[in-house]
Amino acid sequence: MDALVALAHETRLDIFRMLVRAGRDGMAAGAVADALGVPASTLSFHFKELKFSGVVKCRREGRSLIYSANFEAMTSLIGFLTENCCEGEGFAGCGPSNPADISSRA
Amino acid sequence: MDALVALAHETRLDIFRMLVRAGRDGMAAGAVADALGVPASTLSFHFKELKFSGVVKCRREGRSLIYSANFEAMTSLIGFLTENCCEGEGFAGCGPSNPADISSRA
DNA sequence: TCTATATTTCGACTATATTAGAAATATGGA
DNA sequence: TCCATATTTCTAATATAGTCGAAATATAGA
Repeated sequence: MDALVALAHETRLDIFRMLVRAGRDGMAAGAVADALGVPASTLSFHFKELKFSGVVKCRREGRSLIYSANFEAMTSLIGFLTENCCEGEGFAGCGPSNPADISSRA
Repeated sequence: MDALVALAHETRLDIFRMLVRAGRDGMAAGAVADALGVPASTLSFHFKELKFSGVVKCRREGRSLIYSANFEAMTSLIGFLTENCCEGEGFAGCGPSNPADISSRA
């Protein structure tokens, strides 16, 4: 639920997407700020939300704080949504248990 | 994104869950209101959001409006999140398609 | 048509989220 | 130690979202 709220915001979703693309290495807060053209303090506010909800992690490297996407939180969010989608009898067999269905539908 | 915003609210998520459980038949707006103890006008506001974002559908049956979960919107939301989780090189092969990778990566 | 039921829309209010400048904190290097 | 860089926290303002009573709309049946 926290993860859902965290990602349900344009800027935060942009941040998250950027971090996903950056992969394991992540990105410094300032680099994200530059890339998105968002003031540092605003960005920091959003990082806090993302970190609190668990969808990103953060490590220090010298003067920089490096943020990166937390893959596991994402997986459990998707699992959460899948459960909420599938527990009704009417929808038996839905969801990403069969990943081929996802890509073909999208 | 709209679906994400729609579901990122306690009451709306409760409504959605209830509708998922109700299956294809759905539930009348009033029945949901009674079950959740939420005033009709408040509920109507949330139904509007859910309907706009596509995660629920609505049909009239006599005097009642019957809401039901929209399975396909849910699938495409999960697909959307899966894409946003997997497009980075660092996370190749991630997501619920191959859960074994999750634990081994940590 | 009149009345009851089901739900939405309106309107005013409250609550929460977001924004961004300025000041504070943390780190690294001269 | 002093300075520059990187980022956060603070603070105050604005913006957006949520709430719910009352009035409006839609439908069914007598």
